[in-house]
Amino acid sequence: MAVTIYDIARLSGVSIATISRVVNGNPSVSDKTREKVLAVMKEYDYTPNPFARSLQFNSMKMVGISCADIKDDYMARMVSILEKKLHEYGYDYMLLCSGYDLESREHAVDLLLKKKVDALILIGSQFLGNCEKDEVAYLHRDAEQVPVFILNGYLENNNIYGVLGDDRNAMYNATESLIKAGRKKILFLYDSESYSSNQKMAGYEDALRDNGIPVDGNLKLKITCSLHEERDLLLMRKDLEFDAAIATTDELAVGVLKYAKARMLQVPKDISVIGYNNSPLADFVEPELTSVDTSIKDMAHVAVDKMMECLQGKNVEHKTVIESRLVKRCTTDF
Amino acid sequence: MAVTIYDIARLSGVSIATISRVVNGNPSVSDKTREKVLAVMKEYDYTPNPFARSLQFNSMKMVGISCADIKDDYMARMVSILEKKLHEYGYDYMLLCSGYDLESREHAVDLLLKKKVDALILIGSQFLGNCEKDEVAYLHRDAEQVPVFILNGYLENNNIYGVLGDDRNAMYNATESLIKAGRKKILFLYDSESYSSNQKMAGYEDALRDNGIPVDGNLKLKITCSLHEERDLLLMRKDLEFDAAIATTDELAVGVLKYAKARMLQVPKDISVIGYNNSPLADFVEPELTSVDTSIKDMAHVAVDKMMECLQGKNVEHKTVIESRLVKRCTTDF
DNA sequence: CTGAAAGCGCTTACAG
DNA sequence: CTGAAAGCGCTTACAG
Repeated sequence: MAVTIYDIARLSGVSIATISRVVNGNPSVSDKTREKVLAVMKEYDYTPNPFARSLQFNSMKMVGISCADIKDDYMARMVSILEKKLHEYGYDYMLLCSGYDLESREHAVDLLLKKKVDALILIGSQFLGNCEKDEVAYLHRDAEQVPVFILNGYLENNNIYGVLGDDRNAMYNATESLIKAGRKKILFLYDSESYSSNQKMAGYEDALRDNGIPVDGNLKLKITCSLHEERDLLLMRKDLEFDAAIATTDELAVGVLKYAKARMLQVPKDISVIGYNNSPLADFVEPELTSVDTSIKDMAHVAVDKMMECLQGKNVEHKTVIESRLVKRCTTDF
Repeated sequence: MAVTIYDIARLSGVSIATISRVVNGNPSVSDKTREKVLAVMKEYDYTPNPFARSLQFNSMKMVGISCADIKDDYMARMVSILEKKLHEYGYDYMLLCSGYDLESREHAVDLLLKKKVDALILIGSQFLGNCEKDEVAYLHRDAEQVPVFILNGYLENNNIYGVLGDDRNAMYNATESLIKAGRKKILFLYDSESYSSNQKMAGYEDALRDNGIPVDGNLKLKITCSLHEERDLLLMRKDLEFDAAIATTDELAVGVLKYAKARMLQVPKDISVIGYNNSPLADFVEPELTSVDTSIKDMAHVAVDKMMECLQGKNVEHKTVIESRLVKRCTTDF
């Protein structure tokens, strides 16, 4: 049996109320008493029972984080930074990997809520599905219980907060860089119709249009298969002609490198390639991958800071956009 | 205010004891009462307050997982599988990324314990430091409170359990494959002196010896820097001659590929390379990396299964070894 | 089969 | 500055 507040009270010769006060830093305790109690607490290595505290406060100082898959490097990096930032505020977190379909996402968030977390952080705009009414209904419901922070997505609701990269602009600029470097047929690879994917596609299309290049539907390719299948698919699509590729993730971009290698094409000369997220993978592959950096760190920090303000009852902006920048490496020649 | 057991009792016209019984599946409730209560619970969307339950049971059904860094793909894969397995048993987890030094590891485990987790899972033998007495003292202390499961490490203690890959054998076999393929000067790259790193080194050395090749200390290289620094370091070490490299992680092995590329050496012809962990990275790089697969899945499953037996008071083996296998790709020619 | 009551380990008005 | 007491939302012997 662990030592309880009763033990410490008895051993210090005071009431449990006083023990509670010194534990909680209540100033109305005489120095003498406080020291005595502190000494006893230390001697017996007393830690307040967190379950009892939670019951009182109706909070465990715990936030629920859900992401599709912690194996995804982007999400792992996000969780890693969120953790550090949350700890600064004395908060812990429960992680729940939901997988990629909307139903399991709903389920994951539901589980987290049952644990009475203080707030929710959802990593990835795919929690919004295609943003249709019935698909986001669960989020509106959940937001009645706790504040919900969506990283890379946004949904209008009094208790939902979005922190997003400027995906449209970033993709616009990246695409335009390719165009300015003389590329005319730019493949666009994406893996979902999430909010942020759609933003990226919009940026891509707008850049083409603004530069007088018609958008060719054939050059927009949705890829949901593995790396090698992606390569093979590109190899089979002999009808496709392209001198550059831009992808919504680094992993998809690497598929193009595999394709180039198989066709003995030179990168960046024959095909230029740009990825997204600036993951460590970008350095590992050869040639090293030019990629958009989405400032994961800023995003995570802003989200946690805002969440804390929110939990203190302060008024907080509902939408924050974080700037991205292009990290040039060896798969582009500008 | 959420609906409590008192509300449900009042609305169902029974006592809170009965509500508790149906919530907990106690059979001594009449069908009629049960149905009534269930209906009311459903109508009002009642969920028992987890804090109150925890206080009663002195458990949240929560295990603490600590790893050095969730951004590391190996650890992320491990956590991902642990999560699924834990959920099967109705357990959640708190994750704490400790960083790589021993002091922060102690601290991380301490925090987890303060939260009164039911058990501890530590990913990576580095939690053992160099296995010296004072370095593992904290683990012996922690094990007095909860069962401790070390993935990839082992420490003799009544309440500490190890689930490990057969790192020595795996490295022995991999090294021997290189030798049998005609390689004589095999570089060994490692990044720490952890228990499992040491096992790997032992396997490497034994394979050399058993095949009549003297161990050359110069060919054992500890690398703790970044990918590009590793490459540059190899480029600078003009004294080193090697026709193969074997590494304790895939990341380190990729450094050799970078080196080969810079020196215009052919892989696997001029240099053969073997990595460790069979991470997704092995497929991304070019040429694709031969790597040892350590059966993360088996390891995680065994750990959780054993932990559950342990929590049920059953007697459990303290050490389980999981077999590894070599996945041959394009950086070796056997 | 069911309920009244005690207890899990805390916090916090309230009174002194 | 300090303590007695009520209460947070549950579970579980115990009695009927």
